[in-house]
Amino acid sequence: MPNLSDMTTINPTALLKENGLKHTRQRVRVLEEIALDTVAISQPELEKKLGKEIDRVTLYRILNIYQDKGILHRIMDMNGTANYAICSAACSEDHHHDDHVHFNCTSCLKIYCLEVKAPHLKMPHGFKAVTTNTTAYGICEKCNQQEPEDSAALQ
Amino acid sequence: MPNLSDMTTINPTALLKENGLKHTRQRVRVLEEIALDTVAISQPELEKKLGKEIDRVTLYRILNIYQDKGILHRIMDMNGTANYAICSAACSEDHHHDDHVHFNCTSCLKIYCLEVKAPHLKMPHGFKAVTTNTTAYGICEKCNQQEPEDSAALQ
DNA sequence: TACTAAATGCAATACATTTGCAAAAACTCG
DNA sequence: CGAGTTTTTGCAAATGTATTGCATTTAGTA
Repeated sequence: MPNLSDMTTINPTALLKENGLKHTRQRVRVLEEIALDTVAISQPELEKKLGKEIDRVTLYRILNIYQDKGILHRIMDMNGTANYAICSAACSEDHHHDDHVHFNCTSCLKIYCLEVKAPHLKMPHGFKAVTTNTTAYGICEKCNQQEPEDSAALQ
Repeated sequence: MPNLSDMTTINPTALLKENGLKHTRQRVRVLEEIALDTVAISQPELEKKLGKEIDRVTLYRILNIYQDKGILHRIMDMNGTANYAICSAACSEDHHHDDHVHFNCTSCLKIYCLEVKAPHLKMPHGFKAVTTNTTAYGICEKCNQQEPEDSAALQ
């Protein structure tokens, strides 16, 4: 059960209008579900939650359009599965400001968007970086609390 | 054709022995092919090159075992496909020192292992990072040279 | 309210990866 | 060196994630 303090307050209807997207039941539901938690949610998890209301293909299409518009950002986990989280207000179709650090818990597999800003990297001559993706792997706060005496058991 | 200076000199037979792995034709071929270039190679590319000599499933198994042993490291590209590169000598089964920056070219899709060391990140309270993965996306040296006057065409 | 364009659902397909199992190859010990 | 044991390989089938084509439905609008 998500902590209320984690809840990102968004207005799906307004967000859709701002981005020139039609208002549909499915699109609103996806936004509602993703906004429940700041922790990124994977496509399979979303499908598990919404699969009875929304067709799998529709879900993929909505997620893609949201990413294109800069509403969601996509983080690949270590298995190559897409995870999604609400973008900060600064994101737009033209440019994703997805420059914060992600934390991928190797125990519960959740992906957190940390407040830590990704450091600027100096590229070698000839390489022009446009965006940077920084993900730390380890044990998250919750998993550290749950098994303080036996955290080695899982790894 | 790979530049000779890119060629990582490894001894497949010795490497297998060091890691307690049986010496098979397939395992040697995979090491040879990956050592040809410092640029990471994707599973599909490897399969294209080796598919007539090695079964697809065997290739997957070899790549997994090499990653487990710390011989190769795996980098996920933006499509969630696995890419592999030779680990530095410091890597072992117990711990991957995969702390350099990767550069994923959005034009040719190649993944480079840069000499740039990934910066240390300060984690929030309760989060314990074990490894960090930093990938920069942009246009690589070669692609910048190839189309200096019209680099916007592909993106 | 009827029209038009866009979004949805369904079926089929593509692609990466894994699993089960029998056949083949690699170490090893007498 | 050759039989025996174990590991690895190849093939077939299955799983999981994501995309495409097309007919139907729905949203926004005139």
